[in-house]
Formats: sequence, C-alpha cells, structure tokens
Amino acid sequence: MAKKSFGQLNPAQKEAVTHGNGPLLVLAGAGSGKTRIITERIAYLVSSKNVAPRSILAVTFTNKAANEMKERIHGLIGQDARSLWIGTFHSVCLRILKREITNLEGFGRDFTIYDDGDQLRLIKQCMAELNISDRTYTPRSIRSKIDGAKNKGLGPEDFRGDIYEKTVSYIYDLYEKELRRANALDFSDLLHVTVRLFIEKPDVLKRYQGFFQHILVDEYQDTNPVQYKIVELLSKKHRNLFVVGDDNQSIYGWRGADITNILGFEKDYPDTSIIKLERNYRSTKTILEASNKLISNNRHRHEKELWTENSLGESISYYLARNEKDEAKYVCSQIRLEAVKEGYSYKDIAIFYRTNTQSRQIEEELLYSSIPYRIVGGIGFYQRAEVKDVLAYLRVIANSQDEMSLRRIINVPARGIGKGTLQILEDIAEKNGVALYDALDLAAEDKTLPKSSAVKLEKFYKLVTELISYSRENGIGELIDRVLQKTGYLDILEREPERRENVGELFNIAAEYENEGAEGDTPQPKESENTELNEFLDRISLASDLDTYNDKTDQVALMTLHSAKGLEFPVTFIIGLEENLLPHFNSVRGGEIEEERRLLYVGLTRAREKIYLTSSSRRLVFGKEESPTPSRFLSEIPEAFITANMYQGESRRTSGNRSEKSNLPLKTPVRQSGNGKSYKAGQQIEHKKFGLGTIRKVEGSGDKAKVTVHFARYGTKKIIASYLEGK
DNA sequence: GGGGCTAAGCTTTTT
DNA sequence: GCTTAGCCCC
Repeated sequence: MAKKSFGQLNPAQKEAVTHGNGPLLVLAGAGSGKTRIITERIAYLVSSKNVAPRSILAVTFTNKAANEMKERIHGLIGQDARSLWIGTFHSVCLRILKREITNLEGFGRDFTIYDDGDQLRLIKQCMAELNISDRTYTPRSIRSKIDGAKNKGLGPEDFRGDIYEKTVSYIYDLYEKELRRANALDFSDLLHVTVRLFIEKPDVLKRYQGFFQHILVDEYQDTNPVQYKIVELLSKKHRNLFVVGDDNQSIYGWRGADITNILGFEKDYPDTSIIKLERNYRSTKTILEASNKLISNNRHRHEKELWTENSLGESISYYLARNEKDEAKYVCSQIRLEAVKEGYSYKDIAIFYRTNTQSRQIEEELLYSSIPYRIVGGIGFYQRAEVKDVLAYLRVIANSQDEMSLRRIINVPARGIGKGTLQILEDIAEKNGVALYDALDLAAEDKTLPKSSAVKLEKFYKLVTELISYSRENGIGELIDRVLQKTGYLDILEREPERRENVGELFNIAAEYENEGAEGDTPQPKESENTELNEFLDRISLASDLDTYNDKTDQVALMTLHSAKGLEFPVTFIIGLEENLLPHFNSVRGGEIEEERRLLYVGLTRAREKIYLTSSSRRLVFGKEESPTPSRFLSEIPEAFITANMYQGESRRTSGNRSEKSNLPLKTPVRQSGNGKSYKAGQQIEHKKFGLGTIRKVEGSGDKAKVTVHFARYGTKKIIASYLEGK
C-alpha cells in the first residue's frame, strides 16, 4: 500500500521518507508536504522495515495534528497504527507519567492537571500567604517567570540575584509545595517532571530509550529547552531522530521555544543528514513570491527558497479601512463575493488576526450578513464558568486533595460557607496537618467553629463522599447527572438556558468519551479506583478548542495567526496589518520583530489561491480611539503583488474621484517602465509576466493608477500602471 | 454570609 | 470596551 504512494513523492521527499538510520533534519518549507513526509515515513518503517509500531514515537504540535496523522497512517497500514505513540509533547509525557510518576517521591498517580487559570489562582493564593502585594509583582509576571524556569529545567533555588529574583524564588517554592500538596501538576510540569524522572531514575529512562527505536518530531522549530531535552534523552540509544521543521515558521518564542534548536541541529547531531523540501504544492506563484520576499527581511534563518509550479494566480488584495467596522464590512462583502460570484464555499475561507479581541467586530458583521462562521480558539468552551464548576466537582471526586477545585465549589451553589468559615477551615487543616478536604471531616468536633457552620461543612463533606462512592459504580455521564442533582447546581441552570446548554454539551462530551472508551485502546494500569474518570479529566485538560475544529462543516473559520499554523485554505483574510498590532506593540518594544514577521509569513503561506490583507486607519484600543499606521510588513511585500483599495463610502461623491492612492502605505515600485504614460479603456498593453492584454478599466491616473486588464492567457487582473508597457 | 455595585486593569500569541 | 476583584450594604 505504501509503495503505491511513493510514486507520488518528489525525489527530496522520497529521500526523507526512506532515510536509513541516524539523525535527519528535514527543513520543510510551508506547503512542501511536511505532514505527509512524517506519515509516509512511519508507514515505510512499519511496512518495509518491519519496525514495530509500538516502538515508534511521533510528536506533533497539536492534538488535532496528532489525530489527523493517526488517521492517515491508519489508512496506510491499517490496525497497526493503533499502537503507535503519536501525540503532543504534553500528551506523550502525560502517558509516561501516568505509568511512572510513582517512581518519584511525593507524586501520586491520580494527579490533577492545572490549567493556566488554576495556575494563576494558585500563584495569587501563594502571594497572599507570603504577604506579597500583587501590585508590585503581578501574578501574571510571576507565572511567566515560573513557566520560563520550568521550561529551562530550573527550580526555585536557581533564582538568586536581586530582590525581584528572590521574591520569585519564594513564590515559586511555595507554589511547588502547594502543587504537591494538591497532588497536581501544571502544564509545564508535564514536561519538566518527565525530565526529572528520566534524570533521577536512569533505569526508567533506559527502558524508554530502548523502547523507542524511532522518534519523529514535527514543528521542531517550536520546541523549547525541556522538549529538546526529552528528545535528546529518548533518542540517545537508537539515535534514530527524524525532525521536521521550518525556521521561518517559528512563532512560539514567547512560550520558550528556542529557534536555535533547529538552527543548531547540525551542531548537536554532527552526523546528521539534512534534506530541504523547497517545492511548494499549496500556493500560487504570487502568494509564494510575496511570502518569500517578506521573510527575506529576516536575518536568522536557514537559507532556503520556496518555489512552485502552480500558476501565477491573482494578486493580493489590500484594503485600507476607515475604522474597524469598515474593515469588518469589507471582509464580509468580499466573502460574499467569493461565495456568490467565484463559487467558493464558506469552509474554503478563513480570517486570521493577531489578537483574539479582533474577532469581535468581524463576528458582529458576519452575524449581520448571515454568513456562517466558527471561531477557533479564543475563550474556549472549557473556560466557561459553569463548565469549570462542574469539572471542579469531578476533579474533587477524582482527587480530593485538589484544593483549587475544592475552593471553587465549596460554596457553589451558595450553601452558607463563606470567607469566614473557610478561614477557620484552613486553620483546622493546618493545625492538624491535613488537606482541606480532610479538615471538613474534623469540622464537626472543632470548638472554634460556630455550630451552624460546622453542620454546613459536615453536610458538604457527606455530599462529596457520597458522590465519590457513586463515581466508583457509575459512568461519567451518570455522575455528572448526579452531581447536578445532589449539589443543587441544577437549580442555577434552570434559570439560565445558555449555561444549561453548555453543561449539556459537557454531558455529551462525557457520553461520547465513554462510548469511544468501550472500544478500548487505552492500556492504563488499573491500580487506581477511578481510572476512567481520571482519564476523562486528563483528556479534557489537554484538549483545546482547535482540536474540535472540523473543516467539513460549511463555515468561515476565524482564528489567530498562531492557531492557523499547519492549516490551509483557498481564500484567506489577514486583518489588522498595523504597526503595534502586527507587529504587536509588545514585540516592537521587545525588539522581536522577526518573530512577528514569521507570524505574518505563516499567515500568508496558509493561502492556496487568494489573500486579502486589511488595515484600519482608526481603531479602538482599550476603549480609546487610536490612529494606527499601516504595518511595515506591507511595504516589504513588493507592490507588484498587491492590488490596493481604500474606503470609498458615503463621502465618495463629494470628494470627487480624489486619488486615494497617495495615502496608501505601499512604497513606490522600483521599476518605472510605465513612466509618464496614460491609459484608457480599450487600449492594448503588454505586461512582463502576463503578456498581451486589453484594458477594461482605469482607476486613478499616472504611474500609480490601477488598471484592470484582461489578458489573453491569464484572465482579468488589476495592475498598477507602472508595470505596464503601452502598445 | 450573600448579593450588588464600582473601580481598576486589561490583551499578544497556547499546550 | 469588557471583565474581574474588592467593597459595602442588607
């Protein structure tokens, strides 16, 4: 089966797929068939090299990518695909930790995973306990310090220096203690603790080293130091490390990703082979050329230039809007056009933006225009208060030590356990050296507590213990039902249909999970009591909104440029190309322009056929109106590839046909072949690339006039006058 | 202890 | 402009 598909691979691709043993770096440009290489390689290893699927580890960047890869490989090699290890770094580490974490002192198997919200709350709590004001040090900045440390494998003891460093150290230290006490791991811990495990327990590492004969890593340009370490450790024995990436698409520097991992791969693995995939199968020549030109402004990169045999395609549209509303309206009207006149489906179209907030205006306008859409990412389903509440109940049931969740639900719905009572409860816990949950049971005998409060606590304790025993005999769906009824949460939902719907959806997810689990390919140790519930909660913790994105329903996709990585669409819009937005203010200030440029590069290279770029001359920032200037990146794309427009609304008649081009941010073209000539409809002209054509329409005058030309070979195009030769 | 109101801070990007 | 946290009154 695999053999048949080899025929369709180009020589470089084939070389990568059939590479022998030893390290290999595949520098794969956008749209060069990166994912395909990995899937084909795995199929090749299994069917031609007789490598056991269970000894192949493939790491992807998102769960969605992992699932797609699994499916594709399943199509190539069948059932064998099930025993492959495919997942994100986080999910693979989770799987390893679930088996091995008890080898480490102070860690339990049924740990809870804290998401960044939980993390932030815990940091705040720690800061309060240490009497550190959250004004001088924001919990967010502390979190990024702690995360940064974990990503580099540093502990609290590694912060020594000035007062700030010492403060971070105290908080970090307490934070870690609290995590252990709650039997919880944060996101970074999943990786960090795995490395610790490997280093402290060499025998465990040895087992996994022997186990994974082949390791494949996708999106290698976005690995951080811990991930690098994991890969290094695991591949040490067999040394069959196959990494694929594109340094031009490294956009996660802020999350600790270290672009030198890919730039310095040859140094780390001196015997490595390198294969470059430079042929692009996705985009038109125009799109590819424009992207190449843009990214060539970056200095830190592997030299490579993408090319394609695809057609030239249409020029990139640029629209300068009057304000955000106008920008949104323009986007919607163009979508309409593409759908009605050009025959595109809504699912062929995507809108990308730098920050999540930008989706709001667009969303409003899409609703108004009745264009079906779907926001990918953003404020996710699992962040909603009611969903988090129900999940917090489940988490406490699965791991009663999980204090963060316990605090969340102890008075939701209101049951008379307020701040005062909680304080006393904390004291009881501390006095007796037990967890908050166990302190509930001691409350009845405590003298410091008012009788009425003691009764309430006791009642709550009974409620939870009852639910815990219920959970052992019943499925997750039934458990959710039970929780809702017994806790009185149902009454809250009665009054709020939207929330009820969300909780209903959570119920559906649970039911779906249970069905799928019945087929069973989860070889988990059965030592813990609530395996199924635990696995469900784990899955949810790592699930992101992107994973559920389904490209089959006919909806326009809205997402950030970061989320867009790895996807492709025939028609794309990138909005808000303004200074301080793209490139973002913080990056301009921090001098991280190259990453911003890569971000736009990622955006541009998602498109197969058409790109629309927009910026706005007015924008509300923090509720204040600003007048941003168009992004510097616009002028880095040669004008020849761009057709520019601007707002021509109500004022058009009064201001006459005033030349709008003078305001456009594009720099004047280098070539001046059309100098001084004038054009009119009907005239024959010649263009260097398109050949002979007839002018249909002229807008503006002089070199910068936009001329609509019908070319015999390429159809109708809008072109800047200076690129034409009169006939 | 609960609920409602006001003020401040916020927004980069995500596993 | 919107959301959250903290404060005050019932």
